[in-house]
Amino acid sequence: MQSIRDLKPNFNIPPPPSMPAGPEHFHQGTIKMTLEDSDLWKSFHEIGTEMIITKPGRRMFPHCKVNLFGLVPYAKYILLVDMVPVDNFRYKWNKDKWEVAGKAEPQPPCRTYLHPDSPAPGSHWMKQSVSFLKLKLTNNTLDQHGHIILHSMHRYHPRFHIVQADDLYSVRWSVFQTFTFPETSFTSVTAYQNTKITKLKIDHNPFAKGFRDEGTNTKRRANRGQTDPERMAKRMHTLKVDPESPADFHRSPYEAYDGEPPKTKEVEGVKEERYSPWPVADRENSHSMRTSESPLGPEGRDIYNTEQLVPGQTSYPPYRFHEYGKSPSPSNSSIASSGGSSGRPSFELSRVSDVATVPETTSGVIATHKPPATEMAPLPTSCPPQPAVGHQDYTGVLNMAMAQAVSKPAGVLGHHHHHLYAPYGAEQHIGQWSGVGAASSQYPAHPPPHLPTEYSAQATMHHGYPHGNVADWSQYPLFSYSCW
DNA sequence: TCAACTCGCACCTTTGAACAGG
DNA sequence: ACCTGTTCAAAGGTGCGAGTTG
Repeated sequence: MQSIRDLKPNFNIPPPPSMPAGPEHFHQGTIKMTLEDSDLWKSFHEIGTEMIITKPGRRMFPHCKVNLFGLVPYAKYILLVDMVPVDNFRYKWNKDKWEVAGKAEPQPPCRTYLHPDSPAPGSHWMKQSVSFLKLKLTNNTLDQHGHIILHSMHRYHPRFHIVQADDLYSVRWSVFQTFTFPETSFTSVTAYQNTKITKLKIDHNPFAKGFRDEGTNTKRRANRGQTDPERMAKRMHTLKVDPESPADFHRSPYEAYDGEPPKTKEVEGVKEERYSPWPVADRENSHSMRTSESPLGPEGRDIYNTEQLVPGQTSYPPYRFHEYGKSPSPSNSSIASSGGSSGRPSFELSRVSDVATVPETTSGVIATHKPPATEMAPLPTSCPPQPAVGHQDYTGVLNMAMAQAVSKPAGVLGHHHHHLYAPYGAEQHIGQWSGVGAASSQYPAHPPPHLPTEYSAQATMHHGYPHGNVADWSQYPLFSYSCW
């Protein structure tokens, strides 16, 4: 893990007065993040995680839950999640596996989910696991609830950003670290494609208890069989193909690990081969990457992290806040406002200027900083020709959505339910997102579309290169393809 | 024609208000 | 006037399956 001391600021912009104290301020212990429910995530990942996206917004399951270590107890941090495309392709489900169905659609407006406890002292984040239970995914590009907008039939993975900042308005001057976990990648869908995923969801999501085999909902299941025998047959076929799978599916993913030594890689590999909907070659590749994955288990399984100085520029126009027409003062760090129509506090920060036009080396605008080719991590020779990357308009929109805080620590964002949000600023148009998938512009390597990218790219970053290269990785913009 | 998507439904958990008892 | 525990209804999260859309 790269320590703060290794940080190589990309910009030499003096921090504004509001920025936390000098560099020594950041001489903290190495921040570490681990994924909770990692085994459950892996169970899904081995099959090919799917996440339903709906117009009103759908929660993730499993939901993102992390543990944080190494924060300065008294320093304040902001925790964010965004979703970045795994690759530049659209997928389709063909019988029993995912296939590439063409180029990815233009990226929807980027949304970053702000943990409702933010900002909170390090002690708060570390005292218990941090849950993103209320994060919702939507396919509605006009969504006004601040949900994270995704395209269906595309692959994404969540990124977790921990930013040391006293308030939301100093975020962009703050040091941050980004964490991702390979097992959290998923395919967004409007309806489940893989029946094994459906079954796993039903077996583990308490809200889907009514669909469990041992459930009391006999009427529904009877109807299900009558009304759609083909589906039932398909279901049965799915189970028959793999005589062991029923037991496996009824088994909690945790059970396999409970009370016994960590699963051998062989076993895991076999399991993955059995379940994975990705082509065999991919699975092998994936497995080979898996085996090189951290053997430490959840405790030591921070995949990688990056640090980056989010620069500021005094000449920059301040964030514009939209609250359904209102314009609260950006200087108000407590972000007070009345609740919006949805009752879900959310807000959008956007910049007026088109940051893409700001000179790279002096702008201090992360999103526009395209690292020199020599700083890029080398592309694996096995990489196929990359999809053409069109000009990505990085017109900045930081669009955060705060789930309604259930229990806020004292002094966190006040007690108001805020709705500082509008889907698009007056200058923001969906068209601005029309660039080709940003993954190409921010990720150093792109595996073949059928490759589980998180292993071929991220794991490579983690294992294939000396740690110094993490700094290269850190050049990629915070808040992904278009947020800043 | 068909894959992708939407919507209403039954079933379930979660949440919070109301209440009782100590 | 508190605190704790229980009850209950409302809100909201699920996948299913029929219908719709392009």
